[in-house]
Amino acid sequence: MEMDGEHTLSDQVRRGELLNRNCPSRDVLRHLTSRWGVLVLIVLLERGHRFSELRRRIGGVSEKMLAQTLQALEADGFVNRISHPVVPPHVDYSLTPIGKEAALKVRELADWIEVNIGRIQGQVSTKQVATAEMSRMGE
Amino acid sequence: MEMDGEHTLSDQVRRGELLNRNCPSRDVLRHLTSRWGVLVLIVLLERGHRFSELRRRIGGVSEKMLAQTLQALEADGFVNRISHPVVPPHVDYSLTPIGKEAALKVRELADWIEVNIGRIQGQVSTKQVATAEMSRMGE
DNA sequence: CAGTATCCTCATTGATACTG
DNA sequence: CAGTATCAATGAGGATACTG
Repeated sequence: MEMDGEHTLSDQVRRGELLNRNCPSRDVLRHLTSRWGVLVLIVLLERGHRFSELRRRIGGVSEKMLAQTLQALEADGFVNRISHPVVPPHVDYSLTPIGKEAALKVRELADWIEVNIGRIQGQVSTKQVATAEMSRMGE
Repeated sequence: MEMDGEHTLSDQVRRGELLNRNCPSRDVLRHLTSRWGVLVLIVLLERGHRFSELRRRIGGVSEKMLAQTLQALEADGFVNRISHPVVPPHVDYSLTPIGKEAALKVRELADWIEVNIGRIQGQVSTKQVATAEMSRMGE
């Protein structure tokens, strides 16, 4: 696959399509950032998994939601579904090349959160004090 | 602020807290990847905005959802809310330092999608063919 | 202007049961 | 095993009206 390096359109490509009500990218974004989609991508980035493996690894996901999430990701071309015609049934899910690219971006965000969760939760809600007395606090 | 470079815990930090049903990071993740949260972060990364400015820039968001989204991001410490006590009311929203870090990750994902949306949508769903005749493909 | 409050609708989610 | 079907509950989301 080609390595174009970092595709950031921060340069000159007009951003803001996403801000448009009917931007098709919004749908893809929602799939990639969906509650279970994020976790599926991260797990599949590690290696291919079977349905029940995914179900066990991703705590709290129901069969229905997992199936639904996988279908959406498959429809977008991010996930490959390989069904082995044996008994009992055996289905493997893995990332497509483009899915791998997307998953890496998603994992970067997830990793950032896990690394910084302490910093995030350690913050004091400056909400009340900010409006009440924001003049005297040393910080 | 410190530049630890890229915080990827891909190294040795145990990943998978997120896979745990009760991981607190999941909540933060959901706020950052929420439908309107993503767009708010991207817009605020550009510069601070007033409530109605955000409302106008983010197509399709309702007052209620925007307010709700901003409150969640503020509670997590990602967004600063500065209320100027004047008439008519004037409130500015901006990113906190930690919010800026998070927003950058979110924007990277969003940018990737916008750049690759053509590649994504141009794909043919290999769904049917995969199950139909996967025996003869070199694999 | 910047919200909050209320009501309402529909999508998402989850438990359970069932099927190929 | 890998789902689908069904039903019930929760939550997201939107329209409108109202307030400081």
